[in-house]
Amino acid sequence: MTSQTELQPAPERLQVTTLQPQSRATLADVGRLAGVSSKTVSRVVLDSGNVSKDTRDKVLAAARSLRFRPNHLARNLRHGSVTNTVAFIIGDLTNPFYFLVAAGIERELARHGLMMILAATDDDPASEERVVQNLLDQRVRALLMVPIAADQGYLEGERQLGTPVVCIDRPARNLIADSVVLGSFEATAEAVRGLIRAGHRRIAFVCSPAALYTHQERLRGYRQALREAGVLDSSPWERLENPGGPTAEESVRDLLAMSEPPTAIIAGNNHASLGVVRALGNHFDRLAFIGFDDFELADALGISVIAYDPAELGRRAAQLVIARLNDLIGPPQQIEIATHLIHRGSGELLVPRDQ
Amino acid sequence: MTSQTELQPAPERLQVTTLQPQSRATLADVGRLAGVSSKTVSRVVLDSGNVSKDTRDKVLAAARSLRFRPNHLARNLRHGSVTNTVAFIIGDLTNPFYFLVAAGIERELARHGLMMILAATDDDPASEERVVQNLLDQRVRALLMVPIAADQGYLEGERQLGTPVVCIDRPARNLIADSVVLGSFEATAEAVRGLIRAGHRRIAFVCSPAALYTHQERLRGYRQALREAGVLDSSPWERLENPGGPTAEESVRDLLAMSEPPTAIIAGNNHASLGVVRALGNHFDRLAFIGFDDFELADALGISVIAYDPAELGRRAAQLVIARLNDLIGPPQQIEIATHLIHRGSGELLVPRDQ
DNA sequence: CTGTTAGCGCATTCAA
DNA sequence: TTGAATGCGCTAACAG
Repeated sequence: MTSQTELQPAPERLQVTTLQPQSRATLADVGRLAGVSSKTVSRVVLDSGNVSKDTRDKVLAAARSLRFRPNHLARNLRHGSVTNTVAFIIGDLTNPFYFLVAAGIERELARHGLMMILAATDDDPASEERVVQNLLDQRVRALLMVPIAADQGYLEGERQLGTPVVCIDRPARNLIADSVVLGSFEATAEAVRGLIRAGHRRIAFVCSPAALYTHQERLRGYRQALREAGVLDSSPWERLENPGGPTAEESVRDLLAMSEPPTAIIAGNNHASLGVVRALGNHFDRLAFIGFDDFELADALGISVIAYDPAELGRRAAQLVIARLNDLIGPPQQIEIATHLIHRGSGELLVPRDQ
Repeated sequence: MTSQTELQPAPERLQVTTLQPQSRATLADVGRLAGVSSKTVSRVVLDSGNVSKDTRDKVLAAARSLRFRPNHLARNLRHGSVTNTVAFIIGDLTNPFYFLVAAGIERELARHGLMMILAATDDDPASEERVVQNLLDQRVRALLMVPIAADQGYLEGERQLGTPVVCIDRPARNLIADSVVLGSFEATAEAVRGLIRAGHRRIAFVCSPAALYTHQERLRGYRQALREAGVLDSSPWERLENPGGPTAEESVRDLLAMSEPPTAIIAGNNHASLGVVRALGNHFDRLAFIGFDDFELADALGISVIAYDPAELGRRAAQLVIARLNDLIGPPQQIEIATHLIHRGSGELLVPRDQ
């Protein structure tokens, strides 16, 4: 990649042929109509005092008749060129989980007069830096991101310029940044311990993609609980698939066909849970089942899950951004969102009699 | 509301105390270092020719060493003050349907160097205008919206200024604007006709909220098909609830408890479908069931649905925006997205023998 | 091939 | 209480 390419801004494929049949009124236009200077209009619009009631009324009348609207761009250019927007960068826009996170972010940002730009990397680690750079060129005020690239070190310069970066769901690598994550390790370990207390020993773990931080954490928790119970080798029941490999559904069918099939199963994320449901069909009593992430209809189907509020993830992350924007000082924070096990039946099944 | 309030921009609660420890390099900075004028740097950055290879290399080296990044804000201020952002305004951010639409929009916009700002009105018609005005003050380039207010006439002035407005899922009122909608009427009528051919006559329709354009269209289609079959009064089986009223699940339970219960049911949207599933429990063979909107696990549960691609809705809407941005001429368009009935079993149940 | 001038819309500094 | 000058970062239009 040449530095030329580095410098290229977002491809400006749209010509600015917006030949506006009419143009927007400016402070000067309003001032002309009201017979005052643009600065006086500015004072009225900003309500920054020192304007006589008389002038004020004249200006407001003129502003209304011209349909004047302040130009935030120009306003912000004046003080250091920032917008009122914060970016949220996700890998896969179609995952309902991130949508709920985005909803939490949007709500919190809106409370503080900030808007959310949603951007996607299409789960392509290589595109993360490009997307981020593009957003920074648009002068977003802060970055919220679910890191996907192996390394976020490229953001170090930006951080020094004062742009807050908050990572969601996974911590950043090679970058000092705040993050908001789940207690995946402990939550999974605790769920598995429950299964063990119910008598299970052959407990499977299904999840994909294997490489994700969260999935690795959950795998660690799963192994930890099994180790505590004396099960030292769980590898026969671990199915962490990679993109292109078998689906969760296929993995479960495969597990069920074993000569010594598992008596319980943990799904590492919502996607894997759906695979389990599909594989089990109507035979939910065939084995105990706990999924990580709540999902639509899990209640109706009686499926126990490790749940938490995705919107809370977003809300907390947005709060961190706002705190940083108001005061850059302070060490990076790592916030952990609480999870809790919802008992709906599937996770409470005991080991079948004949085992 | 005083005009003062009208003029107030988004509450600027954040102080710009971003005391940047270091500041961003500008064209002039790069020029100084490279020993050329800022205009020459601009030419290099824009790759607009007329720069000797020698100068070019010097400039690129300087730009890189200063970590120069072009300021799109200033650039755009120069040509009429617009950003590279397009707003998508939704009522309820947590509805997975709109999320998929948003994904389609984001993808299409990104292909053209535009970014998507996602904004929510929290299903409050009164907040629509405020949210829109705020976005316009930030100079978004176009508006994509799921209209919720009773009237979009307040956008007329903006339209004349050349800002494209594209409505999604429902047409605008009192405003000339493009729209992308579903063929709700015909799709529902056709689904009901199928049930009638299978012998059904007592067919219920469950949906909420009642007031929505799409839901009214679907109701019309439902009634039309019944009328064709000689069922002139379907009111006993129509359950269009309003916010605060019974849930879809409750409506279905109520229907099932009738002395002459329906033998088939149409759910007017994905939310109503979930209610039906919950109410039916495991007794999916109790009546025929077709839902409008596909939903997660509908395949696993064997539920027939009227399906379409939500991302396609977004994609087409974004394409309209881009077309308008490039050429404002042409009459408003109304695009209809195709729907198709997916047969999964639940919609193919015949009328029970004893009826 | 390169530089100068000017101005986008606004708000800060300083004067009146 | 009001206004004039200035500059934010960038790029058209016009020199040279």
